[in-house]
Amino acid sequence: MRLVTWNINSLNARQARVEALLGELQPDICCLQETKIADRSFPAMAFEALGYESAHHGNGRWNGVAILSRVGLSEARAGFVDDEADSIEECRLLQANCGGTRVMCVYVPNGRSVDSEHYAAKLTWLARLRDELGRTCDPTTPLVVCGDFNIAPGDDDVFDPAAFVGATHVTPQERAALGDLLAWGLVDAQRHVVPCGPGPFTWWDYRAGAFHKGEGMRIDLALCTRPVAEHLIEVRVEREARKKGTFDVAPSDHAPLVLDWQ
DNA sequence: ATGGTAGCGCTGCTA
Repeated sequence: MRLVTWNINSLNARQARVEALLGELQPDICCLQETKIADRSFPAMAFEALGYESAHHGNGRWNGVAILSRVGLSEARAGFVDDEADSIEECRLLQANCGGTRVMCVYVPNGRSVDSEHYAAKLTWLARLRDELGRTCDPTTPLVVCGDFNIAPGDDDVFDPAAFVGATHVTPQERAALGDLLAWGLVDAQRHVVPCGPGPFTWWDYRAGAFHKGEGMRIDLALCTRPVAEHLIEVRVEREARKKGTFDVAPSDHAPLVLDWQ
């Protein structure tokens, strides 16, 4: 089984890049974040033509998450199970059963700055995700929780820890919230295969040539239950997709994360 | 060749 997770920073802008990646990597499951498109405008037919069923949850302006699958897609659900519409409106969580694996596609709030209400909301959102796991999932069954977590798990997941002092993505509170997810019964797939950093990075700021200078972060993660982790063959970052290549449109600021398991 | 925000949507916000 091959799963790709990729924050594409607008599906409208990068449809051609997504289709090219599907053609090149032939993933069985593909999770997309920041589609920035409304459900009514989601190009389900284009993906169907490539052999993928799909589910999408987006409001057309910000955020937006999608799951594509060529190994079946059922029991799709948007938002948290205990939701009263608030997280539904944010369009940050979508899950579905794909080929015997429960797949959760997440776009964790950025948090902006540590003194911001958005940072507190980020921690609350992560706690709700932990509750969602406890209420609806079983750590002994195949599950992958993947997407843009906006958290660098360790200091070896940023190009220079000194550059992030006082910033979001690296605070003990965010890392503890991630640790609570792992403690429930999930494994960081990348670290399971490659125990130490640096990186590999999955995101580079558009500004100041960060990609060119290697100044990135590992914030796109795939967290797996043991039944998946035990069968992992390879986990890697498709760095080529972060380059301009022959496309007319710029690349996303994120690169895809690729998981292979038996 | 020698780079070096981008998308949304319309002015500034978000990342």
